[in-house]
Amino acid sequence: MKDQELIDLFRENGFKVTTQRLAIFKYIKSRSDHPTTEQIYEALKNDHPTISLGTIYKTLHLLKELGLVQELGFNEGRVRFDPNMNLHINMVCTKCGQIKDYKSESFNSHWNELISSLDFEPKGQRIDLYYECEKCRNK
Amino acid sequence: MKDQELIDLFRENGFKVTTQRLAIFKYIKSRSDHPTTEQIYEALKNDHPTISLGTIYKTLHLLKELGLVQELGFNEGRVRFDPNMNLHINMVCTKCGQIKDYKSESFNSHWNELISSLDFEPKGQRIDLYYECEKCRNK
DNA sequence: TTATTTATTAATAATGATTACTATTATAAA
DNA sequence: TTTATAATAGTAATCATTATTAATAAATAA
Repeated sequence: MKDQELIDLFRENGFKVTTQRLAIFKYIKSRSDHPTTEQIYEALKNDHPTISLGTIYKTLHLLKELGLVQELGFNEGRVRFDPNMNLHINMVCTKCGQIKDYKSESFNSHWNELISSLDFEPKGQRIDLYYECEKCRNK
Repeated sequence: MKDQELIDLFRENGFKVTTQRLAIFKYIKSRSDHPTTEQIYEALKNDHPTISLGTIYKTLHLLKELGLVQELGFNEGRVRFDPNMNLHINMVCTKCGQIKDYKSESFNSHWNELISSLDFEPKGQRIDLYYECEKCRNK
């Protein structure tokens, strides 16, 4: 998604365009590990010295309303926001909690078959696979 | 799982058998909606007037260690414990947050195929499907 | 069966993520 | 520009979860 598209989307929905909103969206889009709010805050602090955690939370919920991110609760006592709205797998390390996206064509075709075999039509999905990441395996 | 099996499992692992532990496990096993800690507390208060939230948390984590439940974070800012360790889908209502288990044979066979097409072997999975539950649809 | 040891519980305080509140500031419309 | 209003920053409040500790109950040994 281009900057201009996001700007238009904000305006169409009656929301103001602010540098904070653009920066937050751009940052999480650049990552595939679904950073926590704290991590987003740390990452943006340099370029935006006055940004606050409250703004980050508010913006992420706004992006969720607009359908640009998905909110995912993990059992680490906090929530992360996933900007990947396409079908994909969240690979979660059971040792360190690290998360990364995984995507494969064969998975998608299997999944679509699987969904059509159900007796209702889901609006979306969340798929986590648990494994032990390389770092933890080498310890 | 029978009471005696659970009792043996506690003892084998060096944990004491307490009425609280048995009651908590029995209660979540009896439900398919993964009650919150607060709900478990409310449900057990009558029969166990002095039970505390701390004990419920501790017990649930113990059951997790023993592989009897799975901890699932949801984006309602809290965690739930799922006693269904078999392959299944968590159906999550996007309106009210209600959760219920869904199981189908055809899903399982599709899923197994899907897993074997991946280039790694996951240790477990979590599958949520989003939909609008009947109650919310009729509003 | 009773005494002893030790884990567990209950109650409360502490922590940490998230939300609420409000004066100030920045955006967008006139 | 000026004006109206939404958004931000900073802080306080809230809520889920964890830590702490004295009292209690379960398991072991006598």
